[in-house]
Amino acid sequence: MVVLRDCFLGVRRFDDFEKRLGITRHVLADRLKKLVEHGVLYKTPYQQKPVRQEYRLTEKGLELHPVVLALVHWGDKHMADERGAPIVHVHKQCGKIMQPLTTCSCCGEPVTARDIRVEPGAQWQDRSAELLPR
Amino acid sequence: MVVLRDCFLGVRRFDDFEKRLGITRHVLADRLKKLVEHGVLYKTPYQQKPVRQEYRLTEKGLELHPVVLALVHWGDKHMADERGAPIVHVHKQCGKIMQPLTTCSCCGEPVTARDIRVEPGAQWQDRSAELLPR
DNA sequence: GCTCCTAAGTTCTTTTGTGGAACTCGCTAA
DNA sequence: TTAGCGAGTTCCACAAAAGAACTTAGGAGC
Repeated sequence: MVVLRDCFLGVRRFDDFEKRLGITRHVLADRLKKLVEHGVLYKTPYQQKPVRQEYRLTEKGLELHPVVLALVHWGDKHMADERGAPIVHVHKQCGKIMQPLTTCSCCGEPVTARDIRVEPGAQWQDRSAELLPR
Repeated sequence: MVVLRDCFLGVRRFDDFEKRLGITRHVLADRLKKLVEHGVLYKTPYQQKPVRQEYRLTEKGLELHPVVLALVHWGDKHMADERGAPIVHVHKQCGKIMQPLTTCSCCGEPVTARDIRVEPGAQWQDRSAELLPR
C-alpha cells in the first residue's frame, strides 16, 4: 500500500521509493517485482547507457486509486495531528480541495456501511455458506 | 484487511474468523488486539458464564468501509474468474446491485486518478519537499 | 589513471514474525 | 466421567525482514 501511495504521488524510481519509504532495498525490490508480476506496475527504461528503469502504474494499477484515496482520507481524519492532513487533493475540474465520497453506481446517492446488504454472486449460490457467515 | 473484510460481512467471533481466514490463531489474536488498540474494533461480551467476547467495528472502523468496498470491487474486476464476483453489494435504499463510485465532495462528479492534483496541506508548507516528490 | 558518485539491484548475517500443533481455562451437555 | 466449545496461549521450526556491505555499468572531477 505505501508503494502504491507513492506511485500515485508520482514516485517512479527505485532509490526515490527507498528514500521515502521506511523499507529496506531488499523488501522494496521484492514488492516492486510482485506488483509488476501482477500487472499493477510496469517497468520501462528512462535512459540507456547504463539502462535505468522506472516503475509506472498500469491501467489496472490506476484503478486502485479509489482504494488509496479512501485510505489516505481515513488516515487524514483519524490519524492526523493538530497540523491536519499533510497533503490535500485538488479536483482539477472544479478546482477545489475535495474529499472522496463513495456513492451508489445506480442511484448516485452517498453510501455508508449501513446502507449495504451483501448477497452471493449469481454463479456462486451453491457456495454461499463458505462465502457468507451465519 | 482480510479481518476487516470479514467484519463488514458480519463475522464477530474468534473461531469464525479463524475458520474463514487462512491465518493462524496466534496471528489472528495479535491482529485483533492491534485493531482494538487502535480503536478500529471493540470487544464486548455476548454471554457470561463463561465470558465470551465478540469483536465489532467502532464508528472509526465503520468508516473504513469505503476502503474495503473499493478494494473488493477492484478484486472482483481484476482477479475474478469466469464465475464473476463471489458476492455482490445491494444498496438498501434503491434495491439494486451497486458498484462503488468515488466522487468529488464539492461538485459530485466521478473522480479518477487523472482528475486529481496533490498539494501540501496548509500547515505543512515548509515540509512539502519531504511529502511530495521532485 | 584514479577516485568518487549514481541507480538499481544482490548478498550476507542477525533479528523478528509466522505456521502448525498442542495445551489451558471456564464452563455445558451426554 | 468423559467430551466438547470458545477464546485464547505456549512451543518449536521455518520464513521473512532489517541493516549493512557488495556489485555492475557507467559518468564527473582532478
